[in-house]
Amino acid sequence: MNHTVRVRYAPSPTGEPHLGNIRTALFNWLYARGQGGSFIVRVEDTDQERLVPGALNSILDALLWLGLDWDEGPTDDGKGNKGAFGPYFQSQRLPLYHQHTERLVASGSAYRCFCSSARLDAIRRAQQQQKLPPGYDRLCRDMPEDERRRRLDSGEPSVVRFRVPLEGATTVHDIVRGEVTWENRLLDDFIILKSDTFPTYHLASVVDDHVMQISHVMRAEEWLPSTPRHLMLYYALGWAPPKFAHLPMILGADRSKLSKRHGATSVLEYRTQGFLPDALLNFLTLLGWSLDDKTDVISRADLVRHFSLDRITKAAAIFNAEKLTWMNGVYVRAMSPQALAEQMLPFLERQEADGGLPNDIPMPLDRSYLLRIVPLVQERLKLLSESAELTGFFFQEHLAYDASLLVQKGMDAAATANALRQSSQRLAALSSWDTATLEALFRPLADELGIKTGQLFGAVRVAVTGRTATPPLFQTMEALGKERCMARIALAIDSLKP
RNA sequence: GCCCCCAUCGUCUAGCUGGCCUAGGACGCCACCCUUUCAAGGUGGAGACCAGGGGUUCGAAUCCCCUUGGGGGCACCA
Repeated sequence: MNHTVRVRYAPSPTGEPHLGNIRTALFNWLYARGQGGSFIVRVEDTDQERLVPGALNSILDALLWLGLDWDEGPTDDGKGNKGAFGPYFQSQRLPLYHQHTERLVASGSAYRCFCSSARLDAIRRAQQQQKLPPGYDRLCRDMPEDERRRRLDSGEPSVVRFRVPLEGATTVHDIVRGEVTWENRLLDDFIILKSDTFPTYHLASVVDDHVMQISHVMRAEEWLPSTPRHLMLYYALGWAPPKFAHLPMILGADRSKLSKRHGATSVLEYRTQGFLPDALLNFLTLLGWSLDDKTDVISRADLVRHFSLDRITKAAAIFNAEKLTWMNGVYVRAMSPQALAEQMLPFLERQEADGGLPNDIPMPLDRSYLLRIVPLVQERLKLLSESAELTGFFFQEHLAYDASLLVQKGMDAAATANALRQSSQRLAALSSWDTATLEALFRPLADELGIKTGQLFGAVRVAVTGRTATPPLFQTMEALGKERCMARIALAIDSLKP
């Protein structure tokens, strides 16, 4: 039995919240929530040069949007800390890393190295030319102590490297992959403390995972090759390592690491494209995990309840946006009209250039009118960003369409104009304006005019909406209201004049 | 080049301790039904000789080995 599950998501604030990274966060979160454990966010900001202003806020924003709340980590605004094991920014924990580095040096597990970047580059180049495995040549590994001390005292820049055993092997018992073993002699003496006195990822993550009492390290598969280094650090520090689970990667359509050229990679882009957080969450979970042989749509609560490490897939998954879009439609249809209207509003009210309604439509929109429209478009909407496209004609003052669209198959302009005139006359006499009344009027009218219902409805549909594909005609007309419909039909008749 | 991981329909996957698989579900695709258009929904279909080859076994998609293919890693980046 797991005593206390403590898992962490350890983003580095160097860019947008990538789908792959967030999927890792999601698995950690699901496991923590399902096990009654803690989900911790730790900011790995040990590379001063790659820090991107605002990146952390984007990442936290993405987590918050998806509903992945954390128990410990930065505060929601990214400025402070919350939790008993803080601070959760590695840049604020330097003394801790220095302390453990000293221990490793003192015990002989690590050593000062004075090799310059220039020399390192040179040996790497030489190794590549000779087709040798790249890696540090251990020049400083056996430097006499007095020389080491002298150069350090003189202020010569240095790093600290881990003294990797020359023999033996290191084995990790990975939860998803089983036993994986590396020969120690194939690993070089990696740097644990940089010359700017910041730790590398290897040291910092090991120290923090231990000190923060992390029980399971779940991270992307790309970390698997550095796991033996981490294990060596745990052993040298005298600590018991946590359990490891390396998650399958998410790849683009061409099977390479998901990147910009495969389309949107930032979770935030999916938000602006009109995906629902629950749909994305559901979809992302199924990229690398499954409940059984038939379940695709599964609620957040059930995900939390059923998520398990032993059903995580080993093979990398290709991100298939088409299925995500379908799934989003499923979630859209499952919403209450009120909730959907709420979600659609910002998409409708944003700038026309950003996919919103035309700029000449008065904002804010009439909410009760929108609420009458939403049920008509709900099952036709897959992405919230399609809102304006689908509902525009309900709001536009003037419809712009090609008059030839009014003329249905088997009809001509004169017949169409006549049908619309007849329609207009009958409609004018109507005292109530609802779907049933309208249908009762139009069906017999088609008969009288000697045309098919499809022909009549088609002409009226275009007249009233400017489009050939719309929600059901009479419901649409009811929502539009008599005044708008009458005016639009009149305009349509005009446009048919030779 | 070296190390590591992976391998079932185009894609996500079920298949975990071998027989219930002449391989199941979903997306997408194609028909048909419903229907005033578009959707949604319903029904049916095409689509994987389980990467290939060897074994083990009475019997393998399921276990083992090899090959091939794909991916990842080899920084004073994470």
